Amino acid sequence: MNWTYWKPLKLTPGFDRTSLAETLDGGQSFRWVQDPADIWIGQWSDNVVRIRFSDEGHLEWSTHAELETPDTKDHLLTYLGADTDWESLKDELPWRSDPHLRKSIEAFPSLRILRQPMEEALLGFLCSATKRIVQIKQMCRLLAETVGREIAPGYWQLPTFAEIADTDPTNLKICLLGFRAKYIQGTARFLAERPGWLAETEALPYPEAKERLMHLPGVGEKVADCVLLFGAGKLEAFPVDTWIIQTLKKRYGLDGWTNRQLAQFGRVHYGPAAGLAQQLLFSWERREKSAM
DNA sequence: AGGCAGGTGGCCA
DNA sequence: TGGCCACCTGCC
Repeated sequence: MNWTYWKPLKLTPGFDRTSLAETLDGGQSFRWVQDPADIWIGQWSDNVVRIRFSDEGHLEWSTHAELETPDTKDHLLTYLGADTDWESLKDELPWRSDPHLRKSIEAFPSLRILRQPMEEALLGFLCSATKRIVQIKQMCRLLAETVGREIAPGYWQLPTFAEIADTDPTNLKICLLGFRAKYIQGTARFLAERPGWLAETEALPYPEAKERLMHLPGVGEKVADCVLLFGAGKLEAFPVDTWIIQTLKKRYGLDGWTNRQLAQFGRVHYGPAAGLAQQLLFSWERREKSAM
């Protein structure tokens, strides 16, 4: 394999190992794998990038040599949210008065929200309905290898919706999508007829963008919020999934509240960076459960 | 071995 | 609005 030399990657705040793993492989993106040497290998758009900690504990990156451009590092920094002040956002969360939030920040002190290509986030979360992360990753990998383009030996890019709209439906069948296939195909056909529709949606304020996304088949409130949070930098998006429902009911004593009420509680209690709070609590709750 | 899974859409009261 | 159910099928 032909990789560029390792180069330092400076981020503020710096990653600890746990937060890095949770950020890359905790259900925001489904395109990162960890090799036996604890090196993370990830893909988005036409990027193939590696991240590791050096022996001295410093974060380093390298890229597939055939795909390197002068902008690769900038693309990586953007993807990792380097243009966002995470320390300030974290500090603005109500952790001083909220022990659950405080514990999740202690567990994942440098967790970030990724800034993925919106189209890839949409595809990933269209796959996500009632599936575990490992299975969503499997579907994405199969979609890339079956419908996507091989951009370097052994590395396939996730298909665009235009490519999905053009592919034979039997190709989707072998990607283990189940009932999600008809949503993905429906969304692909809708978008194929409307070039620029997603980019326009990304540029809208959060409420309008969410309303628009929910016209797509297979996109309800939860998927729309995930796409806007992880694929458009809308940090006020607050995805209400089974985990956060469980957390809010159990930890905050909100048994009997409807999902709509829980969503409202989240927006009010956590504020403009509710999405960051959601991901912190999601990660914490998931780890607590797996430790039991 | 069989129930469950980062939901959505449709239908009923 | 709120609740219930079908939807596919690979994995733990």
